[in-house]
Amino acid sequence: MIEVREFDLKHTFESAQPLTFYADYSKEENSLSYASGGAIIKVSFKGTPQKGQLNITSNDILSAKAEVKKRFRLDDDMEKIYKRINTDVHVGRAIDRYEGMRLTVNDPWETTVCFIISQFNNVKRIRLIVRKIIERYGRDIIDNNGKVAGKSFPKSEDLLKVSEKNFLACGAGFRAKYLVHAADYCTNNLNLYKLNPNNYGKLKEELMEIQGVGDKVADCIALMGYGNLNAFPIDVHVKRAMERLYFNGEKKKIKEIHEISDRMWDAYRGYAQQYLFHNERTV
DNA sequence: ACCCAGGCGGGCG
DNA sequence: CGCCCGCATGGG
Repeated sequence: MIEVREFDLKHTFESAQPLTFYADYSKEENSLSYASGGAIIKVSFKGTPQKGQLNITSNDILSAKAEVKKRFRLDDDMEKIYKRINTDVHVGRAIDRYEGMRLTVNDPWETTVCFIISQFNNVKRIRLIVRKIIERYGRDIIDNNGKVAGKSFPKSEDLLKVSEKNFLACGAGFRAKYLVHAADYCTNNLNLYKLNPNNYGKLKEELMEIQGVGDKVADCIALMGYGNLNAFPIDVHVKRAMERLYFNGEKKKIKEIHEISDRMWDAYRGYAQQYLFHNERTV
């Protein structure tokens, strides 16, 4: 059990994080089950967004607590972060509505695959495609009774044998060719686990060597795969919200939106983005 | 039928 | 460089 402040499991899950989480959230229990490496982890939350308890069960309970801490950024000082990003009534309202919503930190390779699939797509279908890839190509997770308890996300080398046609069969569409390249490139050329999470510029540059990873997807990977809060992914929702809220509804270029987000939220803009994103998608 | 979705790469001016 | 277009697929 972990005592948590400024935490909300529902908002976190519903804000499309991570895309690997499919229908594993239970509203009745306020709980979420997911696979991480060889572990199946279930977290259930009791309390309010201000103060509550997180209960963890797992077949690998020793490492599960640290995993949950990292995954849900439990060490973040949310009061400080809210203070820093609460620059105006727009972010302020989003914080009020989704208080406790966290960014998540996920496996870099898993995040890369998910966000390659995300382009020109919608959350529901992204999660469906990801789910199919896990079911078909993931590794079995064995519980303490020796039974198969689930599937873990396939490593890049596990996907080397998967053809463009196979990915098409999972529903990946025109992104299938990017996935074939990414599996090869991240196995043989770019070790995602050796990149420096803290060097935002260089990290993004290296991620964009992967075909199918451009400015926006690289920002998503930097943010949700490496936990770099300098990233400000600008998708259609965030672009729309920013233009409406900060540019009087005028169409702006991505570059201009990056510039204003840099100025407004500096090194915490990743959190501002997530609140604006979720607010735009739900209200 | 038509529009949209956590964009990107390639081609052209 | 910047701009524009096509792209697989399924749900509303």
